[in-house]
Amino acid sequence: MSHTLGIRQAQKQKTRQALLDAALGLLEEQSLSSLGLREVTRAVGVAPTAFYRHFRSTADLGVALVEEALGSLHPMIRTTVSADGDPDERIARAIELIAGHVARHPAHVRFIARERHGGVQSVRAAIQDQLARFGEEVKHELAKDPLSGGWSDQDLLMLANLYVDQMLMIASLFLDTLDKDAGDERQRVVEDATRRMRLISIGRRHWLD
Amino acid sequence: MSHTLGIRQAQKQKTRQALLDAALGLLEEQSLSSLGLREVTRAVGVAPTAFYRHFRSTADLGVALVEEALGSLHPMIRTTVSADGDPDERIARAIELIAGHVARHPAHVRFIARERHGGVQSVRAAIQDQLARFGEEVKHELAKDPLSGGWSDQDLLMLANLYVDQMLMIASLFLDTLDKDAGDERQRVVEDATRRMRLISIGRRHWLD
DNA sequence: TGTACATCAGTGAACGCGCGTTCACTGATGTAC
DNA sequence: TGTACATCAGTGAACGCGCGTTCACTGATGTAC
Repeated sequence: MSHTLGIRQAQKQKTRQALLDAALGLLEEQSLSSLGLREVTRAVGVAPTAFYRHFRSTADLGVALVEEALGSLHPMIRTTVSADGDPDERIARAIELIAGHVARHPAHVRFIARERHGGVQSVRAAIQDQLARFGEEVKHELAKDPLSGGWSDQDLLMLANLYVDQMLMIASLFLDTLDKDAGDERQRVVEDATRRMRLISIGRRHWLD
Repeated sequence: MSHTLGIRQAQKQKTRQALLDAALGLLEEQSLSSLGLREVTRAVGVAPTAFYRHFRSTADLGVALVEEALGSLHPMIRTTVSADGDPDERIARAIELIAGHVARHPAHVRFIARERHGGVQSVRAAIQDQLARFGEEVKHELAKDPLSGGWSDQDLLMLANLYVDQMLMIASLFLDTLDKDAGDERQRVVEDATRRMRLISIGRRHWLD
């Protein structure tokens, strides 16, 4: 055995994660700018002052949540954009992937959708920053596709960001279909999302006509 | 002279509008879910209790702001979507219209972008509702276009909502170019927005291929 | 037009409450020898 | 392995403050005759 992190550090990380989890839960029904430090510690079961051992402020905690929420997306992106098969298959698979991610991490998706244009500057900046990285990543994947032959860098980046925005849009539509018992609405979202992606895909194929 | 509204009602409306204006100003730097009633009345210069003569709560005030912010958009929509000229001219004109609206009503645009996915349920619902109306309106305009021959109702609605979402997206990009002295970023936004609209326009033209 | 009464937008005092932040502390964990 | 000291995550009391809401009020505006 070499370096098992130590009991103290392990416990600290556990508390930190509990604070993040509790905050994420509370943020399903409010915005970060109204989230109270005492609310979060109360939900975890620690003293209010313990908060300061981990974060300077709730805004600081928010920035940490951005990393957590968007970090898990990077592996997914590759698969979403670069899957092979005919266009319609690719679209269907991408939408399934989005739906699955929303089902597994609804609170993360809600948090990003909410705070992307939210009232806390540092968190907004962190999200814009991560989304810009996503855009670059998607652009890099798109560039590999034969369909992208002859495309300028700016055009590729535009398409990449358009995809990123649409994914977020579609994800937030799926969010509203989670609590309801109705698979009806879910099906409508799938169909609408498919149409959107198809239109973009068509525009892409004829971009250089 | 017949029905000049009365001094009392006129004064009441004036105060109500002052509350709305003050709230909108305060919301540039925070979310509705953290906006305090006392903050608003303090900004206006009336007693906190005066608030209740006009709104039940800040959420209620938020719903009123939705009407104010999105009401002014209806006239603009017609022009944006149904303008004539070749596709590139139409796109350029639409983007100019959006940029102009953002420059004239930045706080309204910020409010809608922020609260669309924000933490106050009733306001979110009011915005979704208005945006759905917009979608229907745009769809109605699109239906008049010869390009829409052979399109299903669902396809038209998809395209309409895609346009609405893009307009909001583009509007919020313009927002960030207002305070800065840099027209550089502004120009990049115009170019990016133009590319997006062009891709959608191309997808639209080849939808039935 | 003038008078008497009704309405009601805005007031100001008072309330109980939860907030963020400070501070000195405790006691388990870590480290040096 | 055992001992002595250092570290530091979490505590709990205390603070001043602004919050939303209640209530009885005032006095200008509106209305009926």
